[in-house]
Amino acid sequence: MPELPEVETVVRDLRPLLVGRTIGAVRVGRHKLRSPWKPAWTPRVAGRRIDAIDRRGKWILVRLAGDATLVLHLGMTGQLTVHPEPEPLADHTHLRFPLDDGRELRFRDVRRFGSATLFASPGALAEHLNARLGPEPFALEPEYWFAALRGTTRCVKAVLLDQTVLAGVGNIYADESLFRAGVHPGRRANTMTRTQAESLRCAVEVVLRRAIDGRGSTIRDYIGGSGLKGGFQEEFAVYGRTGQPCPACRTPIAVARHAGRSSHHCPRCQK
DNA sequence: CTGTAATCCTGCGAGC
DNA sequence: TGCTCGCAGGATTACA
Repeated sequence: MPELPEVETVVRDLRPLLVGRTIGAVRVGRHKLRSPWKPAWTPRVAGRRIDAIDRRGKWILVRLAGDATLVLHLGMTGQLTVHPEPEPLADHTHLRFPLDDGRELRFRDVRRFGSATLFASPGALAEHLNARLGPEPFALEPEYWFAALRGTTRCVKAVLLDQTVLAGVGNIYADESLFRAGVHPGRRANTMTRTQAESLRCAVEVVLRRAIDGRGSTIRDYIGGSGLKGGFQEEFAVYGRTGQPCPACRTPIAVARHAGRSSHHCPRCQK
């Protein structure tokens, strides 16, 4: 599922297809996503031009003419793609936004952990995002990051996954970043040295950049906004590689449980 | 404050 | 082949 690199890929794919187009209507499927589409939102979307498509953390922001923003989250299995309007609907398509060029934006989500919400004003949108998201990984201040780690006894993996500390990292890229930095996922955050904190901050940046270059990772369901799968799964060092040799020392990759998630790591390289 | 578990869902692979 | 079990990119809530 979509973490920052996958969401960034979707946004980059959709931007040229959607910006400048006008949404003609909203078609809602029988099953609700995480929360139901409110009928009151439809007139605020239908007839509106799309001014911009942005990403914040794992959230997709479709900025509409006027003050409203359509906010989408892909959850675990969400797909957001553009199709010719007559094209048959795939199973689990829950929302459709026909456009003025004969195509249609479709939100498909097998597990329905995704969400689609409308925020009527920039203030309401900011309130929602600010309550949930810390800084973007590419704008992470070293001092802020070090202080965030030193200020808690939680394990480092839990801090990486905490969207209010750092926005956009999920289970795959947390594990890959920790391996790259040589830090064990169960390491207590408040025992990290300044050097290790900086090493981890850089590792997160490098891993995310490379994953974006690879158009994200497809484990099973993920596809970009143009329908293409990702390629970064071919470059995983540890994620999903339990029992296979560590790329650095050949020790079998182990899996442990941290913050309720599987943590793939090398027991020899990561301290 | 932490950690853990359950919740929302469907699908798939492993094991019997 | 067919069944059950556990697990999966996430976020939120309840509870110890």
